[in-house]
Amino acid sequence: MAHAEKTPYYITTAISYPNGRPHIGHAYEAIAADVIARFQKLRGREVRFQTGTDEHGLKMARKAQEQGRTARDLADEMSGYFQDMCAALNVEYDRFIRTVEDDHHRASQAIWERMEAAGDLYLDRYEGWYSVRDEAYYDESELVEGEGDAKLSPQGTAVEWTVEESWFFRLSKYQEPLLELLKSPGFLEPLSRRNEMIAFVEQGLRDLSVSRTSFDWGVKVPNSDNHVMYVWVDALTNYLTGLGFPDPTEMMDRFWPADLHLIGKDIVRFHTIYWPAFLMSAKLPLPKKVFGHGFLLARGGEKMSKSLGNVVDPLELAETFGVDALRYFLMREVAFGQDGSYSPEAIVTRANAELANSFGNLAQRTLSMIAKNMEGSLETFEATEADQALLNEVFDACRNLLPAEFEKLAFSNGIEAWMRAVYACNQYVDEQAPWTLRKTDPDRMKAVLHTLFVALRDLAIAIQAVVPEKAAALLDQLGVGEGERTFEDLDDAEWFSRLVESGFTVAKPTPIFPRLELPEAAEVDV
RNA sequence: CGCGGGAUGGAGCAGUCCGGUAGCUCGUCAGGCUCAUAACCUGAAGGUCGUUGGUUCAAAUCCAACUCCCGCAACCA
Repeated sequence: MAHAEKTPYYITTAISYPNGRPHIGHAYEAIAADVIARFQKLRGREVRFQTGTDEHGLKMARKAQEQGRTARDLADEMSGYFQDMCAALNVEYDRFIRTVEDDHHRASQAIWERMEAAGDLYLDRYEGWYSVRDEAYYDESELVEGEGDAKLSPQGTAVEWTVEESWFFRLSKYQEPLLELLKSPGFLEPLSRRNEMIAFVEQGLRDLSVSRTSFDWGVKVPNSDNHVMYVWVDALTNYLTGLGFPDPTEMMDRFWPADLHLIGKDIVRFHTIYWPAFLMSAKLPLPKKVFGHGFLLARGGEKMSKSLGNVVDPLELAETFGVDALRYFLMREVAFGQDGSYSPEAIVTRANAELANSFGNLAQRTLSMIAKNMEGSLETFEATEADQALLNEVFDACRNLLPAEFEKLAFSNGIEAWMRAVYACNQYVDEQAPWTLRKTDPDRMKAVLHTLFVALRDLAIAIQAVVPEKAAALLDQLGVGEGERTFEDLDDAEWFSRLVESGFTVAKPTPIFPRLELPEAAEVDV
């Protein structure tokens, strides 16, 4: 109890629908969330990070049937791929939730009962033109004419008039509070998504069909056994399940409401309209922020799809280029919130230019010179004006600029500020020319190399969230203890003199970020 | 009249909300350095910011219309 209580921070990703293997989009969201989680930890917060898979629904049920096995069996396999992906990408969650789990069913039924108790659920009939193929109802006006008089969906699939008994949620009741919520600054970002949702609510909300009777692969509606919940009711509830809801747990107290739901832009509506409405109905606090990130497109602007044959397995990318290079690329290349594109060439170019040539090589040349010309031993030194100017610039980038941008989820800008500090270090090396000082002024050479050594430590600490393995490897080479690698530790001016006293010596370094090769075309399209 | 995103030097992007010298990376060219991962540093060339019109002392940035590309259309991040 000696130190102050850490501020809690709860972040979630959307849970993935595992009717296919994870693709780069899933990896993108998981990595971004992991970067945020690690960043907040390094800022000294107590972080809880949850991700998982959303395994109910007709598509899963049908796919299992086609394969002649149980839905649960299929779900077990598919969910496993997503867990493997997290492991492979160094995504360190606290809970990987699966919606088939018992505690999740219990939580979903509990929130349902609360909504029912609030008088917001009623039984009615849902009717309309239904396409079995698309699993969607269409409005009369959307239908197109097919052969003869046949009515077809906009996708050209057969539709039939279908009537289904369904529970409805009084979404319309929450129109005004939702508008107020959507208009409150900071709740929904980026801004461009906000106007879209406001417009959607303003045009009037219809009550939402929240149960199905046509299949049974889902969470049973309490006291209404032939109904299963609409997948979004149960899916969204996962954010509570992981905290122990409905039990009044310590985790609920500490981590709810969530600080951030990180999701793709396609499901912003569910998270900023339906989910808050459910929570209002259940009389639970609302999440503080929902951020809808953009999509990654294969270079050329096409959406990736199996039919186009441009789906890339994220694990393959990680294996080819390295986990940290992939993480760095995704956070650096694309303005978070907007769509972006990727290609093997782009990954190689970015990783080589910034990680290998600029940062990695800076570490390599500095540590080599220390190992070679000073037998790896360190001494305290007097910083000249030039030395101090560099250290100030690096410190400012690492302690202020990068964190400020990361807080805003502007990763690319934050990393750019960090890169500018790296460039400044390379300029400094060039100006000071320690290889010349070695002959003319050995003491001055030492001061220069020590200055760079300290700068490297700051830079490595600041970039940990993005490239955790590589940054750790460098910090190891620098002799920075595992307990002194947070942003707060950057303020510790005594660190260097303590390291000198400890008698630490720099070993002959090995490159942290080797240059990447672009694989042969044959290897790329597997 | 479905909804939304995009169009900025050879390539990829930022800047657009809150008008005021057009910025970054890659590539190209020239030079420097030689400690280092054929890496690093300096400089240069290259753009009428999709089109047309409007508002303004001033527009990539605001308004209107148009062209082209892309995504979504209520369970694909």
